[in-house]
Amino acid sequence: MILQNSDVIRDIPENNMAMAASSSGLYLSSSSPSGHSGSPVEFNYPSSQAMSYIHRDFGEMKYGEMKYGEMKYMPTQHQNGHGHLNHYAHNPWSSIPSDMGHWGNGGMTSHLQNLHAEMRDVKPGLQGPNDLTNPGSTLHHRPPQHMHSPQGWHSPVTPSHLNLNGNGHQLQHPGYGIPGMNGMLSPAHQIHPSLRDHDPSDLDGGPHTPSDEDAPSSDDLEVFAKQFKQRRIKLGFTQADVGLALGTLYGNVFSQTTICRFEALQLSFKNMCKLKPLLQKWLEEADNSTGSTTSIDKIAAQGRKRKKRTSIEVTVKGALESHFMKQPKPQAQEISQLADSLQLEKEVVRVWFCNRRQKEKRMTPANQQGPNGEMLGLSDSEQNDQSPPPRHEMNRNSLNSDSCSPIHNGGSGDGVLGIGSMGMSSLAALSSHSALPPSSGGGHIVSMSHLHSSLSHHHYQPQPGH
DNA sequence: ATGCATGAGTA
DNA sequence: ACTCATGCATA
Repeated sequence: MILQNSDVIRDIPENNMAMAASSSGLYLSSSSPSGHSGSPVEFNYPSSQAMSYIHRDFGEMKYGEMKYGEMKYMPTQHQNGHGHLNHYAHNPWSSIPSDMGHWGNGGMTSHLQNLHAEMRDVKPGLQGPNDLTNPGSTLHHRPPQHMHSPQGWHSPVTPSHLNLNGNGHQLQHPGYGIPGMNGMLSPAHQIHPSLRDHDPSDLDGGPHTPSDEDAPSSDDLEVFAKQFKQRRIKLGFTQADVGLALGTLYGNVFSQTTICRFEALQLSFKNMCKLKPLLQKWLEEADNSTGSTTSIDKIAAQGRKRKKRTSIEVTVKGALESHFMKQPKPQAQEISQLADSLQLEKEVVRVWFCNRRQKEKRMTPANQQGPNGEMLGLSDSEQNDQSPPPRHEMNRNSLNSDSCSPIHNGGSGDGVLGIGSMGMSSLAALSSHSALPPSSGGGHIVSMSHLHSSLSHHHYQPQPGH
């Protein structure tokens, strides 16, 4: 069974504390656990005050029950009318548009970069009173000295970046920042201009230098990510700072999580491509603006009613892993059964599988496709049996219909470890921290994963919640 | 740094 | 109902 943290209050992270206090409550407050006492999961919904939620009709959310239905909210501004095109493969790591032979310099670039930069996800948060007069906090970037990155505050961003009519383009063209605002504040200690980015794009000696606008190759991304992180640190910015700065510069705010994942190459190829230009631009700005600029903060905040995070016990997790190996994509019924046997909510189990699949895609190329690009095995719903030979190097897996990237091939063994048939669960865990040989020569798959070195966690203990 | 979660978009 | 991008909350 799962344990949950039931007490709402204690969960509030420090960074949110401030916000919570000043602005309308964030996540705490009414912690009334929903009525369903049976379920182990408890929710703490934010006080409705201050937030404007709209009930949506969840046409799709027909999970087992609509228990959350009433609690869900919809960002007031969520308009995605835009049509963005990401028609091609969804997960580039695994699948690449057929037109692009390989990431290297496929023609995907243009598409990738521009794809809806406008983010569909409205950044939540709370909407703080505009007057957060906390000057210090206003700055996005703080020198390392006193930093702890608060998040959410400042003037709400107008949903401008969402549908800016007038300048909506900006979002899409990260290439330039918004004139009026400059998100960079130089850290106390300035940086020297030498930081300018450059991109070692080199590979392949292609005709052009990829870098900013072109489709970066996996190697480019890998290199860039490392350099980015390095500079970012030298500049004294935290991942959170960068995320906020991006919001200032481009209207798209990103969380510390996203920046972290970018640096660790834990995003999909497409996503990496989308963010790279933004981060690159940020780096440039950072260099230039060594002096000072005011930043305008924008961050809209709205609250998001979030279900309390369920903590799954290790044993249960093990069971889930086992099932995952056998059947990564269980049907609703199976999910129900499993949920039942594990005493978890069905929704929790469903989400677990979704996340697990997503995770695997990043880290394991589940299946490789033949040199030709034809996917082997799995179209999507089938690959059930047994664990696909895990390879680690995160990348491309191809499960999507499109797939195909010729990348990797089988031949060169990209650094595959001999994991062969080991259980994924353990492998997966390991792989994430693995130190894989960096780009192995042959295939150039993205061999990224070795970046992080911490092997700190691996499993956490469930909390004694109930 | 990462587990669990949300939601837009898609099939 | 899934994928994918993203993030809160947490280890």
